[in-house]
Amino acid sequence: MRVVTTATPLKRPYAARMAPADRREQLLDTAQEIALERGFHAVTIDGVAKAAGVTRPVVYGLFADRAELLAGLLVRAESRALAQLAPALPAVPGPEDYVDPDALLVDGVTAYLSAVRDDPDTWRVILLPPEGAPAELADRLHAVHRDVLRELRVLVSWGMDRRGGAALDVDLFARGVLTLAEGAARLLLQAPDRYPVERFRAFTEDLLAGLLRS
Amino acid sequence: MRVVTTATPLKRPYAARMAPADRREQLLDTAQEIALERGFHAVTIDGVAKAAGVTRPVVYGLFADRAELLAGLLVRAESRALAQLAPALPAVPGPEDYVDPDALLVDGVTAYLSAVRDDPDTWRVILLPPEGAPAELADRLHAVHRDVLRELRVLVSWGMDRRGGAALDVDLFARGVLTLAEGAARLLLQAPDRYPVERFRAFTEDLLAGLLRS
DNA sequence: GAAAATTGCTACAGATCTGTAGCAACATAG
DNA sequence: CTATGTTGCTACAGATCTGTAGCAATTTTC
Repeated sequence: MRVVTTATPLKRPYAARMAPADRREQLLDTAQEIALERGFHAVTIDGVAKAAGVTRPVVYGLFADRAELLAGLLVRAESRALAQLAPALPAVPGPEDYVDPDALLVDGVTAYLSAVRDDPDTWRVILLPPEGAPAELADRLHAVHRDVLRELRVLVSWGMDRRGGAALDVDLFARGVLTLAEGAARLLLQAPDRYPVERFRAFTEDLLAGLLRS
Repeated sequence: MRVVTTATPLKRPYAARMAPADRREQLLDTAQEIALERGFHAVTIDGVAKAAGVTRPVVYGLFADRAELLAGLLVRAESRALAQLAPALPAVPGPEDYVDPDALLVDGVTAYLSAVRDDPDTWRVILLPPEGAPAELADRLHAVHRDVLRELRVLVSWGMDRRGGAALDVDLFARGVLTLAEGAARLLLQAPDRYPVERFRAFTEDLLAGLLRS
């Protein structure tokens, strides 16, 4: 059913030498490829070494163990994601700024989804379910999640005041927005043609237009 | 750092005999316990056998391999979930029935979340990220997801007609509802005290009350 | 073009898991 | 209380993975 992908030569032909920093990047690339193809749980030191055309001790020279390798993968993805998002996200308005909360939300969602569209693999690493990753890593992701939620609650709270109308459960609303944004991102990663950023933008606008402004 | 949990007796004391059907249930229970504690990927034939106080051949007598064991786990959870939901979900109204779409949505969400609250472990199996499960199983879950989505789209479409007002992207709306419901379920599983069913019900009502009825 | 430093390899020891074959203990019918 | 079927066990063979020690190939430096 399944064709063997790499017929490893019996005599390993002494892999090209590489500076540690470069080798590290290459190994992370390899690990990422495996993680995106077969999930985090399929990432092993042995597998990465083989796929990179190198022996295990080389990998152990750069990563103490599997956990450190996966941590490296995540840290890299996070920093790339942040670098992309930081300049794109709309600034949080001060209490005296006159900004339309609806427009702010639409812009935020659009910026987020555009980032996902522009660097899908990085975001796949972040949005992949973290099963198979050591508990410590899952915790790390949860921590980020909590931080984002905290900021989002502040923003939502500000927006509701500004918008007026009936008071909604701020925590649930913030979580809902985050959940929907992540869901949209996953959809976009799955089928970017059927679910382009613009479609989500239009939907968000329509939805907000339908919300009472009392 | 970590204490060994079970000091397996060196001479296995001949496990109590059991009819195949009972043994099967017991093994599924054991597998479920492991899956819920450490994730699907941690479920192995060997691990289940040990945890059940039995040897591997006993497990192989009932399940051909890991995939079949996990499939059994999922099938059981699905049928339990369905048995719970079927009598609780509000009936889909015919085209001529006069039902309030908002009330229908609120009732549906409440029924779903109540089911999750009443049998959390079953739903944990279903809502756990399926990494570590064989691809075939993930596909099975996807199929269910698609079926639910199809029904939901019909319902949403009916509700929008009935409700009138601006037309929204039906597919995205249906997916959004499903995503939010699953997110709510996960939250409820995580912290049922902080996130009781009633809280989600109230939130849904408030949110719908804020949607324009033009 | 040798000496020194760097980078990669082979080889071993051990853990955990998969499946299967053949034997041992138990339960029930007669 | 023995015969027969059922249920569970031990033991093997093999795969994949973890780490580490010590050696070999390749650059770089002088």
